[in-house]
Amino acid sequence: MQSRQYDYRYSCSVEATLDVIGGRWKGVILFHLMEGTKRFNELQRLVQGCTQRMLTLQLRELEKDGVVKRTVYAEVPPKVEYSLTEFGRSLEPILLMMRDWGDRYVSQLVEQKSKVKS
Amino acid sequence: MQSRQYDYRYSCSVEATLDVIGGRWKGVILFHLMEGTKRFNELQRLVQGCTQRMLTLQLRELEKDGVVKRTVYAEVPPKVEYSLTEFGRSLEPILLMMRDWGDRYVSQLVEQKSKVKS
DNA sequence: CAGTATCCCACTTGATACTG
DNA sequence: CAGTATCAAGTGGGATACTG
Repeated sequence: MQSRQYDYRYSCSVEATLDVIGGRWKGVILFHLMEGTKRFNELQRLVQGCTQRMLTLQLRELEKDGVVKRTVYAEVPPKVEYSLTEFGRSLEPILLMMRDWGDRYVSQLVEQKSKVKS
Repeated sequence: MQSRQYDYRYSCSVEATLDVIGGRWKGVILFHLMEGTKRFNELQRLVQGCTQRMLTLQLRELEKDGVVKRTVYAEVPPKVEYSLTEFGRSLEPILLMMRDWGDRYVSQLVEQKSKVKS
């Protein structure tokens, strides 16, 4: 879910938020960045199933949208750190609620599944 | 963003939530359903830019995920009402926070735009 | 009124290989 | 270590027309 153009008119601002956090891996990335600064490799280990390429792409979009900060250290081997910007940190309460709701949703799925089985 | 299979293992439950509300029009649909029960036509007017086909598809997925209830009245002409299930209403705080955050995000975009112009 | 049915394309995502 | 480059594939979404 790449963000739409600047002249795009959101009919509803919920839409705008989903533009920022609704990408395939963005929620998970942001969630892990809440813990603190992470290096590229750390994120790749944390965000399971996400390819290197997708991780790069999604991080770039999050950076463009102003919620993630990318810091490059001029070292060899290269070191790049990702963290939430201050604006990005304002997403924290939303992410936490999404985690809690997701937990309940998954439990419900498991329940349904066991009912079908029995 | 159609929900993944039951045997899918979410590495993070934020992902599960986004599976449910992260579709192209789902956030907006849910947001309008928070106000109360709506008929199909009402929703189509409210969710601007969404085609009839997409509205149907997204509503069916929301129904399958247990957050929206579809009630058909045996009348001519047909009458179908959509509302949040009790479980769906548990998304309300998230949707409200997403609306507020989206507002701030959009304001920021407008600011940036005006800076570039001047 | 509240949908289906087709057709089709763009964009997102993935797999794999390569590099400063 | 932290990426690009390239190619291929899947699918989400749009346009349009039709219907119980």
